[in-house]
Amino acid sequence: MLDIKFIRENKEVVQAGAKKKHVNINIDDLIVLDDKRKEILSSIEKKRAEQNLISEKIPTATPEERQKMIDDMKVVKESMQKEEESLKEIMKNWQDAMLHVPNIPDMSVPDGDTDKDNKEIKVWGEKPVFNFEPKDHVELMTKLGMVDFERGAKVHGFRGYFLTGDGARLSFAIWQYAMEFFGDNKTSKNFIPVISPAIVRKVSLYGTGHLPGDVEDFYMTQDGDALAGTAEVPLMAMHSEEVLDLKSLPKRYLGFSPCYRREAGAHSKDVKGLIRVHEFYKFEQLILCEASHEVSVAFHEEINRNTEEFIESLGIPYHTVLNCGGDLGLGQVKKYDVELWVPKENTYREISSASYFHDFQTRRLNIRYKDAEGKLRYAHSLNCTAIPTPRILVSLVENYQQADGSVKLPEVLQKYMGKDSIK
RNA sequence: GGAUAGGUGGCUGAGUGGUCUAAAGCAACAGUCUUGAAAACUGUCGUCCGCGCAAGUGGACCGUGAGUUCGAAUCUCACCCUAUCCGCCA
Repeated sequence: MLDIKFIRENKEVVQAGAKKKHVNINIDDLIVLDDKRKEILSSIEKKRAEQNLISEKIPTATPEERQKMIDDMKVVKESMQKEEESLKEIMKNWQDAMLHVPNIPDMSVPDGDTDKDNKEIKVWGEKPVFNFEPKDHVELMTKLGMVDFERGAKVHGFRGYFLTGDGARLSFAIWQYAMEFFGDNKTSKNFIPVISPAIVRKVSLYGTGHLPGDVEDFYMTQDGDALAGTAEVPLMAMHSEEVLDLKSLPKRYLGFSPCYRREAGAHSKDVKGLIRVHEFYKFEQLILCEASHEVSVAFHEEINRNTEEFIESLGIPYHTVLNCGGDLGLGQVKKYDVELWVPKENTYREISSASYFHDFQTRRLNIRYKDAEGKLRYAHSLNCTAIPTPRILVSLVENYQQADGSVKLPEVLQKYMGKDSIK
């Protein structure tokens, strides 16, 4: 959510930002609506002031005066009720429009429509060269008894999977390593680990900017709650309606949670394997910091770099892209995706998104802090995937596969697995 | 799922229809006193929106939303949440 005052004063910038994000919205219409809102509100407030004034006098008035005042106020009340009706209607439209105004993308965000237009800004690692015909992760993992898609489909249905044996062990190894890498307070990363709820109320999804949008993307419970697709949602909602202590900022959280995605619009995409599943686990970095663009930018670079470092320590080739305007979410100012090399597909696949939001989310969630002057301000928020499982397994096994169908293990994971390869 | 009690400012807590703008205490901040601190005393002390260069001024907010009334923290209805007990349960 943007500040209506800011929108009014910078309508060209806001309109241009929406255009860059390929969001269809007319800011002029919103401002006309806001004019109407202000006009009626001011009229109601004047009437209410009159009502308050007379109401004070009624108890001490003589019986005749009193009756006259009450009669007068009946008239005021009636006209006020009419105005309140139309205000209610206007406010409904106003709030809906406000929720659809996107945050303004950063100057450095390239133009473009889809992820095809994202700009590669970094390439790391040597792509493996195989002197044999490499297998894809489905075949590799199935043969090694790491995954069972057939029974996954039997039990869960489309996109269902079991991680079995070393598939499960490797997942735990990655989780343990990630905990040590990000969540150990003896390292520089120093995030506070949090196991967060995946069941959230819808208001939390509005808060993060996932709604309004396609409700079809979420699994809903019979109580009207949603299953979150990322720990970003509960972690952001955790401090909603709070005034934080300046000294407690920045808040650095490492969320761990199951993630649920219906993938409603993706039925023909990635139908095989572990790339696109309905249910997975993810470590997520999330930061709440003071309201400063420079501070946000610095943390944004940091959390993205953290993920890059983690991937580098696993020795998997990757590149980082700067997302184009059309590939940004409603609230995002700027986003980097880290994508890992998938040899058999001969392409990079996204495993991480780092974005910052300025006060877009915190304004919706009402997360504030008192600055050094004692003034209340909305905090800034950022988040970045730390590591998603099982998607990470795809690149891991394909890049580390050997001619005999075994998979070598990255050195950093060997101590958790108690061996150096999966056979 | 059942029963009971509740939701008032940063916290505790009074307030059941009109005598102004929600009592009091605690905490916080500033000052006086003090070598310094504590104590004591004095003062300040909510958020959001509108108008105004400003001093200021108008409105809203007592869990949320609706209703009754000239007037609602107070009455009515619905919902949400919390606590305790019972039931069920990994």
